[in-house]
Amino acid sequence: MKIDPKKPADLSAQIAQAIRDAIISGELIVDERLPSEAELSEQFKVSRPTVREALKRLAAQSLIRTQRGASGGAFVNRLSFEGAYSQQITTSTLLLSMNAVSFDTACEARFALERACAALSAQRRTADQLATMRAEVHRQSQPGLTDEAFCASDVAFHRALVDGAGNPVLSYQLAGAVEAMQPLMNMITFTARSREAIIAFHNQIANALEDRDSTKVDTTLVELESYTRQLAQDVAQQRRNPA
Amino acid sequence: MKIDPKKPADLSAQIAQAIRDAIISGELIVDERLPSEAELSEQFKVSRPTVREALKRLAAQSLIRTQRGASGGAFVNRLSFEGAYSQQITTSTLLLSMNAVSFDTACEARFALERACAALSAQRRTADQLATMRAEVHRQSQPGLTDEAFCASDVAFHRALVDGAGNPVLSYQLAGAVEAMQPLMNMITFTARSREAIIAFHNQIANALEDRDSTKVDTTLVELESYTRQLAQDVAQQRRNPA
DNA sequence: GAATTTTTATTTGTCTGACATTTAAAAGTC
DNA sequence: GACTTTTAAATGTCAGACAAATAAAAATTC
Repeated sequence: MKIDPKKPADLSAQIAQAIRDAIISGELIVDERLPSEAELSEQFKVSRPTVREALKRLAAQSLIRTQRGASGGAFVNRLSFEGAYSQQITTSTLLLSMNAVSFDTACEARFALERACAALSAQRRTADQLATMRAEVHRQSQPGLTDEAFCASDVAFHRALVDGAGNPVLSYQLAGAVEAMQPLMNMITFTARSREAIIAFHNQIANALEDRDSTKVDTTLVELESYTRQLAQDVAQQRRNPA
Repeated sequence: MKIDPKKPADLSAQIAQAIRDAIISGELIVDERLPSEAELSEQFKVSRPTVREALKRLAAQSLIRTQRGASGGAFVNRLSFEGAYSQQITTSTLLLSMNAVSFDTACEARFALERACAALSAQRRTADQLATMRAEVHRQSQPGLTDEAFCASDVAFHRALVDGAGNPVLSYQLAGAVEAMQPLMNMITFTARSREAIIAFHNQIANALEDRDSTKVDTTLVELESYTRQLAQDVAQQRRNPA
């Protein structure tokens, strides 16, 4: 684990990369304690603040965690799905909010992914997951539900659908796609009219999953996608030209 | 943009979060310059090293970039797909290498995703992308190709297929799945025998895409998936019990 | 007056040294 | 032996300083 002494700038970035490489290569294993900041600063021949900046970079990527006190220090993190989720969500949200990605593109990706899950979910979904979906649909039909609550329930419904596939990697990737679309989705669920339609779609999906009818799930998701994209277009139109 | 003065620990994390929120909410826009470190330390009532640690956290997520000199400072980054890619790859690689995810799970996710792309790719793939795929298949059939080169070409082939869908979000998500599987994929392509089979699959896929036959692409990918999983199982078996 | 060079001010990058806080282990006490 | 106190080690934070890069302003030269 060494750094290039020729490039004087960005020492902390170089040190972070060196440690990162050591973690990825398996040189440092999960839960292993890194040398203390004082030792690292000796090892890399830099000051402690520089080492700390490097460690904070790694902490920002959830690669390490730190503990204070005797026998404390920086430890290699077991990258949890939770941590990966939140990173994925932050990244996806930024990609969309900075207009690097259009809503249509995100929507297409999201439904393509969800349809991929649906096929597996029709095979594997548990009774419990189906019950969750039913419960969410029921909640959605409650009058007086706020847009935020409706939207959250919507997300929970689709998450249960995706979790039914029993593949955490897919769940994780979909989380990013769905979360990134939330702001506009909130706008979409504003009218009671569209809520009814969305609930109808959800019921169809739940029924199809109960029957383990993957084809029916797929066609319904296709319909829901085109409906969603239409609504998003209408909302965008209305914002440009509020009649 | 404020921080809670009650929680004394992890000031840099709080400051990073405050700035991150400001970026996500749009309070700080792309290419906008943040206050100087000195100003930020005044504003948040902390020392400059603490501010710097916060900024390094954000830099690690590619949320900001810094420039030295007069009229330098920290600027909000336009989160590029490139940056998002590399983050996604790092995260996915770690998830797999730390055994949080099995190869089978990653493989299933990868092919589910790829099949989702394939349907779109059959519609939209350009002649150029098809040519890329043909060229890669041709390279793969060259004798004397190293495993690394074969594997890189394999990745390039599938990337061209996925890029054919014309959806950068899907391309980005698949990148993570594929890259994470690389180490084992390298083991798999070791024998000339499996190379031949893989090339045959690739040819089938390319032909089907040329004909814009999405069904054929799909069935071939299903076959390739089960073949890949079988090989991975064999490799794992062999490593446990090298006869 | 225009082009070039020099100076200057600003900002990040790094270092030194210090103190505060947390925490586990060691030492002491009953 | 169980409990309390002390101690040492580690991270968290601070203050102040200098180095290096860089753009704008000032001075110089033609």
